[in-house]
Amino acid sequence: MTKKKEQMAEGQDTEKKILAAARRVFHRRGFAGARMQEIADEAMINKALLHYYFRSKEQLFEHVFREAIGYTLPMVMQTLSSEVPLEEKIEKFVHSYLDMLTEHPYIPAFVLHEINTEPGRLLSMLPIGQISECDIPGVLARQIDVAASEGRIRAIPPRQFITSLISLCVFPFAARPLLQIVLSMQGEEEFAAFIQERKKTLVPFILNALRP
Amino acid sequence: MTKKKEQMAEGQDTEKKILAAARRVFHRRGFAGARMQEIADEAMINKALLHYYFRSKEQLFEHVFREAIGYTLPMVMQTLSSEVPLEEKIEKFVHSYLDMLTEHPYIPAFVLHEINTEPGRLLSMLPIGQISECDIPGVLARQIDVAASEGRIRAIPPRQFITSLISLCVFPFAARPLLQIVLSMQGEEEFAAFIQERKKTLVPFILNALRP
DNA sequence: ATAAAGTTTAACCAAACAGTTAAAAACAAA
DNA sequence: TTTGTTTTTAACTGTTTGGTTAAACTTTAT
Repeated sequence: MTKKKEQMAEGQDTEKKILAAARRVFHRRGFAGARMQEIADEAMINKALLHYYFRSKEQLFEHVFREAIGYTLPMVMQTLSSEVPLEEKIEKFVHSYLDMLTEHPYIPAFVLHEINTEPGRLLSMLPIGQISECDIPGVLARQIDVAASEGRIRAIPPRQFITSLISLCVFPFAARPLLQIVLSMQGEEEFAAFIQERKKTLVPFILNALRP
Repeated sequence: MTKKKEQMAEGQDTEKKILAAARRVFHRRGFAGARMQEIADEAMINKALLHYYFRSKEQLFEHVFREAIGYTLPMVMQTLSSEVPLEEKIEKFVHSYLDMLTEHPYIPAFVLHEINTEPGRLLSMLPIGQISECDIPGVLARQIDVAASEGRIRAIPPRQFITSLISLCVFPFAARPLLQIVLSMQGEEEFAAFIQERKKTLVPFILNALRP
């Protein structure tokens, strides 16, 4: 039985090696630009074995795409639609989102490109229930209303606020190559430092923006 | 001579038809996903004529890509590095940027994807002189310093401020398909209304964020 | 030892694709 | 009419690509 586990572990190991390679290749090239050969090379196996594990490019891509959406969307939805006080929620959101993106910095550009070239994929992946279930604009609208009537914040259209919150966190990762040029931060570490700095300045920035 | 002009006009007409088609196809599919046949179809000509005007896919793409960069980067650089008072500059930037993006809504996702898959293209397009010439962080750093010492605004790292400014304007266009689902605004007009609303709320949002 | 699953090798197929070619047709200019 | 340019047609080339196949080899489990 321990041996069976090892066998499974071996099999899962190559499967994971393949998925890790596919992730890297799809993330930097997109579906259309990715080559099965490149994925096989990066996983240090051959094309035959690649098709032995995953029947087609489409199937392999779907794994990677679902995974990318899975990393991001549920977290955003849960955090934003939870019943935490608004100010606390903002801080929590910014920190956990920036941390997650630091670990998966290529997800934004990847997802943005794929949902623009094939918006249908998104719709087919998200059962409409999931979205109406956790109604972000609804929850936030109420929180904003309450906080505004208490004089804690200025009123602001919820969808504008949500958009700004996400924009401020995600965009730097999607536009990284551009920002690195315009802001003269070429190195890996310089960008990491920039994101750490952002974690500190963004929360005050947003809270201040909401101040009455 | 009028006839020669007409002939030229004819020639420029098909060239423009081709470029317009190439723009649409490249913008929605990216370089790797675009097909020369699809561009020819969309321009309502045949593939032979396409290669008669533009030798290769690479060449045609470069036109479209340079054009996209040309629409955006110079405007950003000029607006942000100009010597207009900070508050006025913010308003000017948000309005002209959102207006421009409304006319070219597919540029953000297109450019973001291409610079991520081939960062070299950007570097080769921007002679380093152009960037160091109009030193955005430098100019803004001074403006922020002055305004902060006068007590008009809070201090904020210039590169964080620049990033936020751009994020808040560009991201909604790059993430449009996602936002339309999450925020329940499916129609074309609904999104347009959202952007118009954004033009009004974004300036107060940013100015407030900077308030001491 | 034997069977089963995992892995490699190498050749192969069919489709998609960028790009070419040459001849004919359409068109406008002189 | 003649001349030159633009456009079409349609077949074609060469390469890349996703995917397959079959046989051999390796590893692990029983």
